[in-house]
Amino acid sequence: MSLESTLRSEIQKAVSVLFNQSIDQLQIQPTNQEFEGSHTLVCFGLSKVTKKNPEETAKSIGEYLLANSTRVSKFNVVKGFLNLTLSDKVWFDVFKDIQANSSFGQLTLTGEEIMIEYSSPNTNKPLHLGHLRNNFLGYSVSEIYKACGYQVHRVQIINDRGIHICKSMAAWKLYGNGETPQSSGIKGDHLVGKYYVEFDKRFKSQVSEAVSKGVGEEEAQKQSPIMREAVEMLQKWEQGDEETLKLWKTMNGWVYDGFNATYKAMGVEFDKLYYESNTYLLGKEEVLKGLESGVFFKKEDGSVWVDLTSDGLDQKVLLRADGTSVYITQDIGTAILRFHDYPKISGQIYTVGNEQEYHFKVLFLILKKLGFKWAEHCFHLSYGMVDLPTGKMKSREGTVVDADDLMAEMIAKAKRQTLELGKTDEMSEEEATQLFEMVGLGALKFFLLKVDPKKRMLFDPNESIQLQGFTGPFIQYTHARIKAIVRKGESMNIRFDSGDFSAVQNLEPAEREVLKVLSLYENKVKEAAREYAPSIIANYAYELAKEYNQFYQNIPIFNATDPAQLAFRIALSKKVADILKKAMALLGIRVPERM
RNA sequence: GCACUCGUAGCUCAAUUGAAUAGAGCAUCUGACUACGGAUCAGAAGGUUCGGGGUUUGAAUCCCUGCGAGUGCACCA
Repeated sequence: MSLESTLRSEIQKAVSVLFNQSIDQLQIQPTNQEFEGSHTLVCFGLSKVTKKNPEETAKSIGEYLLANSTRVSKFNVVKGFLNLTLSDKVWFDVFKDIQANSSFGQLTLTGEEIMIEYSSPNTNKPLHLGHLRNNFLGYSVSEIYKACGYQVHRVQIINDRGIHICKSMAAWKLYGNGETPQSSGIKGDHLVGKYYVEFDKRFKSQVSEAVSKGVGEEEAQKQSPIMREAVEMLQKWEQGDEETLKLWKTMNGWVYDGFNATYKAMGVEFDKLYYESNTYLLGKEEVLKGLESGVFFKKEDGSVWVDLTSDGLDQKVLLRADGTSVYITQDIGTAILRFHDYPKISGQIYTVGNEQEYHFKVLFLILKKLGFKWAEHCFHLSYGMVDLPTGKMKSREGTVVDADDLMAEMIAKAKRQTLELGKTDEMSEEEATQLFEMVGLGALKFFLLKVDPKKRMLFDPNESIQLQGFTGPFIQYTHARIKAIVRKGESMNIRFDSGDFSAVQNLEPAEREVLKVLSLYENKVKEAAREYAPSIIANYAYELAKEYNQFYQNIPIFNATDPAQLAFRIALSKKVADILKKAMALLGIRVPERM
């Protein structure tokens, strides 16, 4: 039983003895730094039950606990707040439990399976900063769910078909002169992206030229030769034209090679990939089934719709008059296919930007109307956009922050700073290279994950990401420094893994604070899963590192004269390093042994 | 026009989901290694939580309203 629930039941007993009342809603919160104690019972709500004012209620409960609980060693009352101080023995026991539990932080298996989708890019341009937030979030949430005892399946849907890729194909065909990643030395996804930009440029100039000759804007767009090429390619693609399919496969292949390199650099993985080119027809079938069963309806022109007005939404088209699919059609098919592929999953998490909130509301409602019970367990992990100081990233205005570039820059920055601090003097080249990567990417990931996913956030390219303060490297540094202590302890043959510290007389306040934070870890992991918020883990890891650093600075560990105390301090340090490592792993961030 | 989201220190973010004097980092200023690693620590300064009403013992948090910002409302994806 956790410390808090033990306290809770003791307080409940106190209330029943003192006031002859039973109560199950108790408000316990961590005590503010400025007051003495670790746990605080908020007594305002209680006074209705006790028929006494909050202050008197707090006082009598405090007195009861002091007399009857072996855990409470002191208390004080401020207004309606009962601040409890627990005995050192309680804290030693907490530590003992953590020590004894070799898988602390890994909750017991639930037997449940869950699917999480993230990344899901288009195949016509390279990944950018927004994808970084998406991937880091999705990956982190999947790790958090694993820690909570779920079996997790990580997937993405790759939007590999449609007019967007045909645009890149058309531009390459007309102006590419056979350029390939090999011939140009350009990474595949960037090369295809180059032709997507080329398309846009040519298209615009063709339109404006036609307009200057007196053609109407809309007509000029339709007439644009390059647009006509792209549209024709799309039609050919759908008809299965061999040459078009060949080009499509080739260019998508370039993109996948590029993406894979980027994913590898990011440190994210997937268990299964879904391709829209394989799933878009499934959606159509499902819609036709739904039409038959009367869930959907057909308009005179032949288009198929769903009516969501009774749910406060609008009508939504699902199949065009010509029978072809729209965006949401393939999402219906993909969702059903996934539950078919993984019959044991209880639900799905979709990591997709908040601009698609309406889309997912509609999607889940449709699935529910089609009679899929699991639709209720589909969740849109909706995250805010990453904005630049100038506003939203826009590829047309060249304000997109490229994922590959940004990662490379961060690693370069980490390298510069590390060399400047002379940290690599005793490292092999390989260890140093790994370190630069760990620190650079750690800073980037932490920067993107420490903010509540729901909120939009700002990234200023001119003010590159810090390596000091509330950052990934701060936590990595704390970890590395503890590891130095552990190494020293080991070299002195100090036994600190026994788990028995009963010989230690008492705790320093700084040690108690560290233990307090340490004891919160598993609850934070649960909370992060419940809220789909890696930011909770990031904030926790920072708090733990900060608390530890205060301890480190105030108490010279190896000055301890009592051998038991020395062993305890090393053990405590080691456990902090352990948890920091685990917490950072939940964020997809590695921590070094030295830095 | 309708719907949703957001507005907290100069800047970037927190605030246990309604509790105590609203907390961190960066930037600014002042201090700390003959001890275990200074990518650290201690301290100062910085706030009408966008404005105005209301509910409550208690509001950054809930309700109403005004202002400001963003997003969505395609037979695009």
